[in-house]
Amino acid sequence: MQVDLLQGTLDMLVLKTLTGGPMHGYAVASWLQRTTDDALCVEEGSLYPALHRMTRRGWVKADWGVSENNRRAKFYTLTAEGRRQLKEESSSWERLTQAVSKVLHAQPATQGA
Amino acid sequence: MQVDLLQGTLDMLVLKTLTGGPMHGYAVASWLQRTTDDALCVEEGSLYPALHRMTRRGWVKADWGVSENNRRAKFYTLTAEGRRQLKEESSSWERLTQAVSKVLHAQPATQGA
DNA sequence: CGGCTCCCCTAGAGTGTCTAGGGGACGGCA
DNA sequence: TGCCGTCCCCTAGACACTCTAGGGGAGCCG
Repeated sequence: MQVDLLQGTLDMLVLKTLTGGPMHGYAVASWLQRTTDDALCVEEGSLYPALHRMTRRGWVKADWGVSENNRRAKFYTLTAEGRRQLKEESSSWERLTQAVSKVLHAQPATQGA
Repeated sequence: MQVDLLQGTLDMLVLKTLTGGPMHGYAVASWLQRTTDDALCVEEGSLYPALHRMTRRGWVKADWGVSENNRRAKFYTLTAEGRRQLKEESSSWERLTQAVSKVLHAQPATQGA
């Protein structure tokens, strides 16, 4: 097994994707992959559980509909709570990456206390 | 449970810390916490398993010794393989964060292909 | 009709982190 | 001397998330 994604990041990415309006799962995955120039490959086995998780938590709302290709599809819409969650996760992500960056660029000299 | 750390990041941080020379576990945790201005709190329950994991994988080498405070301590030294691993994880981290950044700053318009 | 793409779903394995403990031993202070 | 705080090590079990590897159904096109 190889982790292609930092764990805990997927929710944030999906929520962000949905800020552009309702979308079905397949489209979310495609959009993410396209947007990151294939750097991120969201597996369906990760995406759908994530979508369901977020539905349960009230971050998104799901409705059956019909896709652009005239196919049965479930559209997910961001809720107010989802928006809040996104904001929170984003700032948390920011904090973390900055902290990691500090470490990566530091000079861990021989205990220069 | 709250994930304070992105999963998979800890190894990289510890490896980076050890580039400054051999260090014992407690010191690694302190250094990380200090370097990130308390943004990162490395729990012992995560650190020691990580250290052992990395020892098994040959990324670090462990030797008993005596600390600055005259206490029994296990010093970890970075191996050549550990150095390689660090390089790999760093670039992987770089790729991931850039991809996430792209998503976070994108405008997921209503399918503006 | 067959096959491709779209679109949905799940069980199970695997990995890693955290919680919540349990020590031992040195040093300083009463 | 005895106690306590800090330093330093360790582990089991719970938990969350991702991935692998499957299994569909349905529209569209040759």
